[in-house]
Amino acid sequence: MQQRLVLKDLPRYECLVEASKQFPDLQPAACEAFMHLIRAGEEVTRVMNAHFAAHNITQGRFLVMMLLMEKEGNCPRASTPAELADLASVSRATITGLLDTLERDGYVLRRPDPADRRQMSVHLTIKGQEFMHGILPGHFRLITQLMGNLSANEQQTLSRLLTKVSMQAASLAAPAADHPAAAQS
Amino acid sequence: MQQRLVLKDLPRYECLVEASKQFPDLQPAACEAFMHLIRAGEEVTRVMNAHFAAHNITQGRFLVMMLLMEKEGNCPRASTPAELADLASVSRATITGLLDTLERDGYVLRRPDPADRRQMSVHLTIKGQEFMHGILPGHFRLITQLMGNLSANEQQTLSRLLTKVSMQAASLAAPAADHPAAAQS
DNA sequence: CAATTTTAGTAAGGCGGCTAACTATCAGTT
DNA sequence: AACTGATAGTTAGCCGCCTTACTAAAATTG
Repeated sequence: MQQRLVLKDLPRYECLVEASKQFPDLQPAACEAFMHLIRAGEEVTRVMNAHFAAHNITQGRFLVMMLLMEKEGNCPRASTPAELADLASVSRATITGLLDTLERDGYVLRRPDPADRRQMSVHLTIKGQEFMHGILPGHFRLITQLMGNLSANEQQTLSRLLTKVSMQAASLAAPAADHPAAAQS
Repeated sequence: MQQRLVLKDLPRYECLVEASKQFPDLQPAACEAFMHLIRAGEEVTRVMNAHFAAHNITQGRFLVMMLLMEKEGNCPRASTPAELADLASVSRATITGLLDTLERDGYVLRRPDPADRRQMSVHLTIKGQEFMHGILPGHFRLITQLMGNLSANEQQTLSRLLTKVSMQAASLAAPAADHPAAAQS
């Protein structure tokens, strides 16, 4: 399963203060929060990936199947490769590869759309649905365990702070017109 | 640059409440915090990766060079492939590949260790050092911008909460003796 | 001192992402 | 109706991670 390099031990705050003398744009508290985010994100991802590996699935395939699954309420849902690519923020080529292996393994089925022959409809097979029902209880239990060191208040605070970070990241990723400073790098 | 699938729009809280009726171990607040963590981590990573791509480097190579770089204070530092693998939490084979391309591009140099012929010493070249000094100001500036939507207090709160999440993830990833429940999945 | 175990680094092959380019199809325009 | 532009999905090749297995070297054991 593909991991990313992540620091095992983060630099101490004193290191960041020291480095900020040489790099005036380095704010130690911001940098520390950033490194914690990257590391926590990677460590949590690795725990989840170990669970996926135990079920012989990858995180990408799991998310595709999750998006294809029928769910109560107005949850994110897709039924074409283009929709999957859009909702999962990856390229259509990536989705083709994931659907190739999911179809090979019998979890999904692709069918040409008679109304628009450019498109394919994608559905979970019975096998795929049963697989999801088998993995989801443990999946959600693991998430609860992962976040279990935080109180409910802390979980909500974390969500709120991370929403702010996501919004900022999205705006920095937006076209240069929104952020001339970003374009200058 | 390799990205991971990440939900463009997270399910609303009501979806999680609905799903928790079917999956009793699903705690909506925990699940929401988890999804925010995964998404914020991926979005922030993508912004950083765009910066790396603009400098024709990848996040993995950058971290390797960062670990090789001489720094003031007691910052994480490595000088052999095994140390790099350990501090970056990846396999030694992965580090070999990264050093292969870094050496090809003239950023690092590997030399056999005369005292222990199993080992290689790895150093940044002058070109590697200059590259790092060229990229680091913009790197730290971008981190400051990414976290710039948060007050200093919020940055510290985020660090504290993520530290708790990391500790929990690390303990869940530990051998089964520490967590019989984890071993049961 | 010899045998065994451990460590270090690499090679090979696989997987899952990317980009670029392609074909086929549909939508819009003239 | 023909042409042009946009959309959908796929293919090919590349890159960066993995695991497994290997060789070489050092450490440990008896």
